Amino acid sequence: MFREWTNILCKCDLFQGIDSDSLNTMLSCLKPNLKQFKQRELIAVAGQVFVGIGIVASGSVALARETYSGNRIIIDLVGEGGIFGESAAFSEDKTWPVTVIAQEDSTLLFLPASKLATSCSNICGSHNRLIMNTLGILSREVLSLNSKIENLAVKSNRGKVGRYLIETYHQGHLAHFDIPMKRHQLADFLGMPRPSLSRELCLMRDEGLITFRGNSIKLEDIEAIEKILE
Amino acid sequence: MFREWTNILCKCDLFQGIDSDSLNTMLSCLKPNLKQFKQRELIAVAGQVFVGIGIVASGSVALARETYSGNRIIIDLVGEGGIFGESAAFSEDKTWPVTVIAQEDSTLLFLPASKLATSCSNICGSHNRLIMNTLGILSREVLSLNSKIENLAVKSNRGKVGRYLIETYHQGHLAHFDIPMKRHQLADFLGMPRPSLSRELCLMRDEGLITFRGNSIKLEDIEAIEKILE
DNA sequence: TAAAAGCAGTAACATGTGTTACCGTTGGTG
DNA sequence: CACCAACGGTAACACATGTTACTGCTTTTA
Repeated sequence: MFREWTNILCKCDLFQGIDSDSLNTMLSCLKPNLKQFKQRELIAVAGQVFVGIGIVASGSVALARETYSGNRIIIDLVGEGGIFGESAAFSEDKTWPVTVIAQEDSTLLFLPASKLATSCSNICGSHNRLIMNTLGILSREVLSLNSKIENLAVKSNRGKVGRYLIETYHQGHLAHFDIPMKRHQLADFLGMPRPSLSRELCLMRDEGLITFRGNSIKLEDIEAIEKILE
Repeated sequence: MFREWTNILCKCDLFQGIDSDSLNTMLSCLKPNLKQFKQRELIAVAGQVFVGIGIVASGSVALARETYSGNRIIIDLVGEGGIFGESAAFSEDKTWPVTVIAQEDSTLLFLPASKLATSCSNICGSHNRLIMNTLGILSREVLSLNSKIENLAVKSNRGKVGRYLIETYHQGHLAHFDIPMKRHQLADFLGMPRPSLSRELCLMRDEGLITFRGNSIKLEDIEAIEKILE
């Protein structure tokens, strides 16, 4: 019944270490919900009733928060094999903690939270493994959020931009890379207005720290950029 | 052996739903490490090797992060029965994600991470419950961090202060309450310089929104404060 | 009790940053 | 082709905020 998805789900952190057969058994036990979404369609809105953990079978989604003033801050991008809503599944408050938007046309699987929380009575030995996987995922998420807090704690715009550049650089070990977002998205991500981002990028370019064309950016003086972050 | 602590540990989220006897059996299995700390003593430093989940048996500790510029931002305060380091216990990177400082003279128990991650072979039936408790704790932590991110995402100082006041108000349902921190700590907590915090508090006082004396503060016009957050 | 240290309010000042508006470029569409 | 929307760079300006320094008050310590 879910055979067509098992090869994608196998790559998913949630099902790490569970073989294809066990996975199939589990799925018929967990009874996931299959749903399609168009680009930019709202998948869930923060505060609405929570249905279950979402798994991105195809496409990608963005997790965002809305500030009181209506600004939308992108928390994270989730691609194929990624999951979202795992934090709501095991807490008392059964509402979506974030707003979820389809970045492109996407296919999603929803695992009912109730099925995950209770150890099931069926022959489903991998359930324990699923729980331990979830522990790891949540732990990593906590750490990642801590790092995000470090990001937001940076006060100056130059610091924010510099930090983003250096972190991206360290991920790929390449001084020349593409920014996977539009300017206004990056601005949201860094928590600043778009013109301010542009201004800062151009200043850094004028000072010889970077060069850029469109989304393609090159770090010209990495040491100098790192010096900003001290 | 750990009898003297069971009444405190029972209140701890980690051991919720585990009776005193089972708890004692578990403790002799988990072999926690008992340590004493003086006020302001460093308990752990971000990046150092992680030993295990910490439980506050008496006293209280502060969790903090250091920015590049050396500023210390208080993430959270953990009191008696509270735990810290739970996120590091189940992730690959075995280092402290935060810096921990004793707020006052404190007694701490450390549960070795390795003992938690592996299901133990002893007669320790409550271990499963322990795992599920941890899931709940981590979930709540993720949600709380998300809320913290919402806090930091607020740009204006007035917004930060207003938000803090309203949230504290909603927790206790009292318009008159005490701030459990010194000014410079609250300033750190809200991510702004201390003089700016003072300035904002005084402005809000002059505008009739609040009155305060020392750490005792009273919300005089709650609606007006909430209007700030829109 | 006096000295020292910590704490909090205040003021003056420079500046980083949000705001707004405008313009050129690009790419899709009738 | 012409129009329109989306995107991104630029500039001017006001103002919120960081910075610094000084003050008086309280608490600690010798």
